[in-house]
Amino acid sequence: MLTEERKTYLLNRLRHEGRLIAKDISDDLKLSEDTIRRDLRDLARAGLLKRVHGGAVPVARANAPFENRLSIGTPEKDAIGRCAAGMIKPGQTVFLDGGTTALAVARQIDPDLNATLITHSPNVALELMSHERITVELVGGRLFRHSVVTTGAGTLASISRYRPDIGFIGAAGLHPAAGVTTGDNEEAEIKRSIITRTGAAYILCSSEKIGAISTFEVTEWHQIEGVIVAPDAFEHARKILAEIPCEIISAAR
Amino acid sequence: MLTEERKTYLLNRLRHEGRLIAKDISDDLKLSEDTIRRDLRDLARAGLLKRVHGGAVPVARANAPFENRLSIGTPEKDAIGRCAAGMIKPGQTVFLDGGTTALAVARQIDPDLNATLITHSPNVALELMSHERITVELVGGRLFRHSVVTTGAGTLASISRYRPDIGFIGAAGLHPAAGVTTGDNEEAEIKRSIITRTGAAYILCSSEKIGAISTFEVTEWHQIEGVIVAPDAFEHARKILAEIPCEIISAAR
DNA sequence: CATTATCGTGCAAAAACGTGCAGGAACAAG
DNA sequence: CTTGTTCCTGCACGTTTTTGCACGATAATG
Repeated sequence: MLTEERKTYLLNRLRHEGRLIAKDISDDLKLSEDTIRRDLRDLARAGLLKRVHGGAVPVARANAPFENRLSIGTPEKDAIGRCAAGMIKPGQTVFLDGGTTALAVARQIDPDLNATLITHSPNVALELMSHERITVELVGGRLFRHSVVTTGAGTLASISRYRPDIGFIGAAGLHPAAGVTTGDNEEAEIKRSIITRTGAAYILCSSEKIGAISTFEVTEWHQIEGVIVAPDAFEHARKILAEIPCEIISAAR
Repeated sequence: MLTEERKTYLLNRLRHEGRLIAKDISDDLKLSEDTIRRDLRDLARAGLLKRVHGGAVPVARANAPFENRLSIGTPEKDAIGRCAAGMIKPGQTVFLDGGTTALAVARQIDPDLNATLITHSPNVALELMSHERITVELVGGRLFRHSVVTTGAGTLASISRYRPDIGFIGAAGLHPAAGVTTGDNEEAEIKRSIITRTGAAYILCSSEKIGAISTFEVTEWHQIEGVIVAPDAFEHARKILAEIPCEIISAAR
């Protein structure tokens, strides 16, 4: 392995992991720690990272510990996520759907919360890796690429064994007459199954979903406990969804 | 071979492999290192590559040779990954364990391969998101934080429904007398289950595992088809594991 | 305050490097 | 055909770079 090659490796790894530990690198690359430290010193002198005791960290950007933190997360979804996450009480069992809004919920869960979380989204599961006190049950099945969740008969069968206290469900459309709809039939099946099994099903509703109708019906309104919507879209949602028999919750900041 | 011809060869090889090592080129072309170095110097002066101690690297980082070069992965694990990934034939069903070495396998799988891949690692599943023609079956269960895989009774029950053609299994220790061992009993259970169900079970063996013994036995050697080990560690593995009744495969570069 | 891990520096061995030189092939001029 | 020139190549030799280890210094941890 070339020296230059090793240095780019270090920078890549730093970008992915948010930090570098000299000892770990030395083990992985089977080189002495001295060599790694020399590299880190060079890179630090070039201003490409910041040398710290034990390894190195990104040069200044304290805001981005992990790369996927940067990727998604709009203020609107963050608000919905914070609201939903706040509804989870210690000891409860929660189902969390896939999709970016559900991921926003996972991101807002208290790191010390003691709960059980069921999901069919590998992304959601990985997001909760650092929450030591949360038991994560990942529902298996065939991976459906479009929304990055497992679906199919296996998933349905596995899900039928759970009885969560609360479920947070994503959707593609919320319409007063057409009910809750989504773009894939397999996904609709999963959502339906969860909604009938959970004590209280809440729909995570970002503003573009209000009044929209997608291809496959998930459920009618009477099975839904509430709809969580960002404050900015609250009035709009209240007007469009005036007739539905469930609570419309404003995700107050 | 003409000088110009050789220079094009060097540039092609650089583009393909992402780096050049003077010694390797000299061996492959059966020319002295001096000649190669002279070529590299010329090409560097022409701005077509960047000369570094030991060989050369691409001139700009903009020209990304392969995406997987950018991702993190040590040379050793990359080699094992490439070898294992190359053993998968179109149409086959493969089980892939969790852990960093298994992830390296996933990274090396041909993007156009048509196959079914079963895994209990969310990370491995996500790595294959872009492989359109691979059916990914994610095995559900309780997420085990230490190694980021699902384990437990649910996982075991789900796994018992599969009959993969090949299985690639990670381990913490490979010892001639103690067999294959790992650090967690639940994981051992899963690995054992796969090994008995698969047509051919291969152990992914990075060098520090050779001769090591961990806490829980996974299986004895007669159930294993082969052990995949990086070229550098091949002789060592052959010596330590001389008596075991399975093939030791060198992950040729 | 004591213990442990990490760090920086000097040093020596090994690998890679650059340069000068000589042999040999290709080629043009005589 | 012979001679002189040019270019390519490999070898020898001294130089530079890289790497791992030893040792004292420094920072983290309890």
